[in-house]
Amino acid sequence: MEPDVRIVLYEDNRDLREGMTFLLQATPGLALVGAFADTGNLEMQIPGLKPDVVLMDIDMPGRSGIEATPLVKTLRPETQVLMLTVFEEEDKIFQAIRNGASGYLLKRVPPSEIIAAIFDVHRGGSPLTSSIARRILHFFQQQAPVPSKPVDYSLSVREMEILKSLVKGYPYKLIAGEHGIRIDTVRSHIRHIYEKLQVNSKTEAVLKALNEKIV
Amino acid sequence: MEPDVRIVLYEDNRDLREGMTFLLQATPGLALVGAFADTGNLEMQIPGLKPDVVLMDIDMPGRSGIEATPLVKTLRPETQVLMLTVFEEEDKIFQAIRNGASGYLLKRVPPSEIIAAIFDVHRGGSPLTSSIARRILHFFQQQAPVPSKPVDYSLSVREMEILKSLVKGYPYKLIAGEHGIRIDTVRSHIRHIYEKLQVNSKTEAVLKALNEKIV
DNA sequence: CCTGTATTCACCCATTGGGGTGATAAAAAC
DNA sequence: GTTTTTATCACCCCAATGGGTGAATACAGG
Repeated sequence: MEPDVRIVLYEDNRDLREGMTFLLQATPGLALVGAFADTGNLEMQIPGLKPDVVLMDIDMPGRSGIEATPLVKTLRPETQVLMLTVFEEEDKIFQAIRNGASGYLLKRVPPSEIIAAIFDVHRGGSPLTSSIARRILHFFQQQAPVPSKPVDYSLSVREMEILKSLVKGYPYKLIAGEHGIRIDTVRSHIRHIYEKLQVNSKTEAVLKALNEKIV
Repeated sequence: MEPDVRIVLYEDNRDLREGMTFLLQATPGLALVGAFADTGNLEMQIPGLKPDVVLMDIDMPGRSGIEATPLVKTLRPETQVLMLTVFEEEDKIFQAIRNGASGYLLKRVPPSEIIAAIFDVHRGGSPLTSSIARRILHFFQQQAPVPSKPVDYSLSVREMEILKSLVKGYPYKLIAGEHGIRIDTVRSHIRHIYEKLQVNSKTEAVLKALNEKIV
């Protein structure tokens, strides 16, 4: 027999909190071990109550759910944090995710789905409202169009080495020392690099190297 | 009255294709307008059949679902592509998403969920199996630890402008012209920038600006 | 064997960049 | 209303950088 999934709820709205409390207590397999209006005592509550899943509102007086999430993950990494909010703002979504949230539901979803989502995060899934998921996918699609094709400027081995040093911000003299060659040789290589990259200054070369190449 | 959602299915497994066909035809509100075992004639089919939603298997003989997805989006950007597959490999998931897929379901989910997901993508959502969502969130959490806090170096407005020009790779003379000031003034600003950023060369400043600042 | 590229080095020269020092006037802060 | 920051400009000095030109060695491919 599986032990109940231990839940802690942070929700400042009294009606919602009481409604959720009722719902969670009425569900077999779930054990609501705490329900609080703010995250002020989170440092005590999490280690003491040892929740498997934390239901976290975002907008709360004092420390917001976004700020509280990384604390939960630090205090008890195995606890899954499920954001439960009315807001659908890009910023908050991404902040919550970066801070370690494992799911993100809008409050308007039916109770049955909230319950399902709780079991879901506890099993290792990440329930996302599909409109939230869409935003995340969009973000991915926007991010990744560039880094696909590292254009071939056919730099020689040596030239690549020198370019890497340039990107590190080294001056010619240092580069020369680093590779045990004369500074004029470095300059020679760099001229060739500039030709191949079609640039005419260190800064441009570094920028180009960073933007479209594997440096 | 809403018109039916037009569906095209690509699935090489005959049993699955026929099963899906049956399911889709039996569902009110959906109109299956094509079901194919491969994507060979996709260039004809998509413009001709004008689907609202394409259900796309990943592993198919010839052109895979991953390769076919960007074609669909090119031929008909308003068509939503829903990946439907047994595979849960990172690479394929991310490739499919980057290629424009709007949802990603594992085939083992119950038929009712597949139907729900079709309506969902058509409404603009992105249904994701929660285990897939978890992988995507993990990716986010790993990627983005740094860019959260743009440290405040309290650069003045002018200094920010100059810094932006530096990042563009402009030499001092050009920057001076660009802002209608003497080159010595540019140099003066740049010295202040170096102090504030704790660097001592153009390249370092540009690198620092790119790495941790909003330039 | 000849040719092209890679790698190395050298010298000249002009421009650019970076440090020091300081000054002035306007704007913002206290 | 005095002080501090911001923005502006100036001059000196020297190191760093970029372009031109040339050249030797070595190695790979025809």
